[in-house]
Amino acid sequence: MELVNKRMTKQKRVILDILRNTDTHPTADWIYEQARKVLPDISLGTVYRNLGVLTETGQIMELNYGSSYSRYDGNPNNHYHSVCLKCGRVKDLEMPLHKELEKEVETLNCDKVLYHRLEFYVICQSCQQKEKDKK
Amino acid sequence: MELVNKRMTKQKRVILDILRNTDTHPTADWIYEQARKVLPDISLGTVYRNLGVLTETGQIMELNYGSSYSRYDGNPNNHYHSVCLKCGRVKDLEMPLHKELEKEVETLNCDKVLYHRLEFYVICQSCQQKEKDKK
DNA sequence: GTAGTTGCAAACTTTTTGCTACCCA
DNA sequence: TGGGTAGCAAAAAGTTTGCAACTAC
Repeated sequence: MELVNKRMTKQKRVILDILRNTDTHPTADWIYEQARKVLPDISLGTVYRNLGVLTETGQIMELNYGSSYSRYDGNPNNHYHSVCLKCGRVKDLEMPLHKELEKEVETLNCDKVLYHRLEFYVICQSCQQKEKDKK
Repeated sequence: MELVNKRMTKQKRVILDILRNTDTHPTADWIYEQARKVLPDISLGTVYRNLGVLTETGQIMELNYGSSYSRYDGNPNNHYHSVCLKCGRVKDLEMPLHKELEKEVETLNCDKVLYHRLEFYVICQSCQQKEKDKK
């Protein structure tokens, strides 16, 4: 948090690689399982500690959409997500940021807006299909 | 969840009253403490169970903004929030819903959008003031 | 009367932390 | 070489659940 030196360890690098090479918005536990394939002795505590550090330094994003556990996103640039209410899958949305919303709030409120988060709760196509098949 | 009959118990009524008479977006634990002032024998499990039922039936909203615990909102109608990054206070925003954002996603994506959530991360006025005072 | 609900406590899940040994800069 | 970091395990924090007794409808 403070102005402490952060080191690049092999554990941190592996975690970052995993996150940058998936678009599944994984949980800490999934990342731990993947990391163990490369570093069998890595501990879950280390995964959590590094996810914390990487979030603080802005290299990844922490998401928590309705569930009791966090998900992580290797893309640190603000973007929007959709969450399927049936299957829980989190998807990146390729739509431009609506920065004007922040202006709207600042005008309304006098609070200083640093960023915003927007997510859409959906029934994804494949879950829609499954519902149709049932009938 | 299913088509089960739900009963109105005194515990549920008290919880609902508490939520409707605050704008602080409280945690389950805070609600429990308040409820105990009226019903000293109420248990935390009952609070959680009722918060779950009330959320399912759409009478309240569950929020979880970055923290490890949920907050609850007695206003079940979709509205936006701002969260102060310094003091953590959650505030209701009196701004109209941007339904057109949902259209944008449906066009982009073919998923069916049920609702969306938008929150703004801010430094609130009083925290801005405190920072100024330090200097 | 009876099925949904309660209080209690134990269990569960996810995340954090204390400690010693280790290793990156 | 020194201080940030790892591994391990225990603990914390938040939430869920099994069960017998109770109560709203």
